[in-house]
Amino acid sequence: MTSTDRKYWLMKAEPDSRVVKGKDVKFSVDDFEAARTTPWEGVRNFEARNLMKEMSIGDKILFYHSNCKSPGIAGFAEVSKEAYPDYTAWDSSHPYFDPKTKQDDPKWFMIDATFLSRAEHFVPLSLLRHIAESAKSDPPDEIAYIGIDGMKAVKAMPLVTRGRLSVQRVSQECWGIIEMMSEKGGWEEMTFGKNKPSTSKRPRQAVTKNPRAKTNPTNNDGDGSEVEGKADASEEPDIKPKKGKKRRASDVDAGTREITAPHRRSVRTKKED
DNA sequence: GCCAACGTTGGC
DNA sequence: GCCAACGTTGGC
Repeated sequence: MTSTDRKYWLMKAEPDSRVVKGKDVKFSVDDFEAARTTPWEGVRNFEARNLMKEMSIGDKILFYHSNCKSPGIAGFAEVSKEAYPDYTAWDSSHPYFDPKTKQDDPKWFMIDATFLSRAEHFVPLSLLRHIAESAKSDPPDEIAYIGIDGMKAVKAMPLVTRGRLSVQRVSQECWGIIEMMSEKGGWEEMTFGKNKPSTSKRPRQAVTKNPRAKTNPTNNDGDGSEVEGKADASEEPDIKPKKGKKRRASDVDAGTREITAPHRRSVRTKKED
């Protein structure tokens, strides 16, 4: 692929432990760094899925920490395998099991993502929001380097305009800005948002003190075993995000279902090809 | 195929 | 833990 084709994305994961159907869906930048390559399973939102289908090998990914104390961009990754059926939808023991999905008609897809680097300076959502809010004026001195255009680009990010989408497009400009911010930092003394950002210059480590869910020891972070590995992309079902589908949100599990979440599950290095 | 009700996401 | 935003369901 040529660099003009390169696309940029943002993908969310939860860095804090949270147990769904007996499994921990935690996937922090630490986990990602250790795993190196991971199948991005569990996306159960049509729009997010469709975006994943557009991804090409080599596309760049902003790795985002979601649903945690300090949400924000924690690292960088790239697409290392293009969309193929998400086999976790067929695994009844899996948090993302979808009984409505048949093997011959996969509904959900995933890509493989390969870790590239941590953000040298964790880029907090609160900062991005702050930038978006003040995009009419000049950037604060601390981050003057992003320029007024940079502010506008941030303001246009789906992350800011519609928080809930777990896979998002990122403009090339935004990619550059976030990358630069990650390298340069500079906002440590600024106050913005209701929460102050961490004053640490290092990206936050995965926080595991969340008492509401303990780390599940059965999550195979180390064993590298693969699931059924049933991942060959058979055909292109070209599913469209029509709403007419009768898909119940509650037929997997009484109340614990999380499958529309961006959550990733445990580390699982999977290397096929 | 519209749209109100419902359920979930996810920041705070 | 609260609750606003918003995606999905499912009746009509």
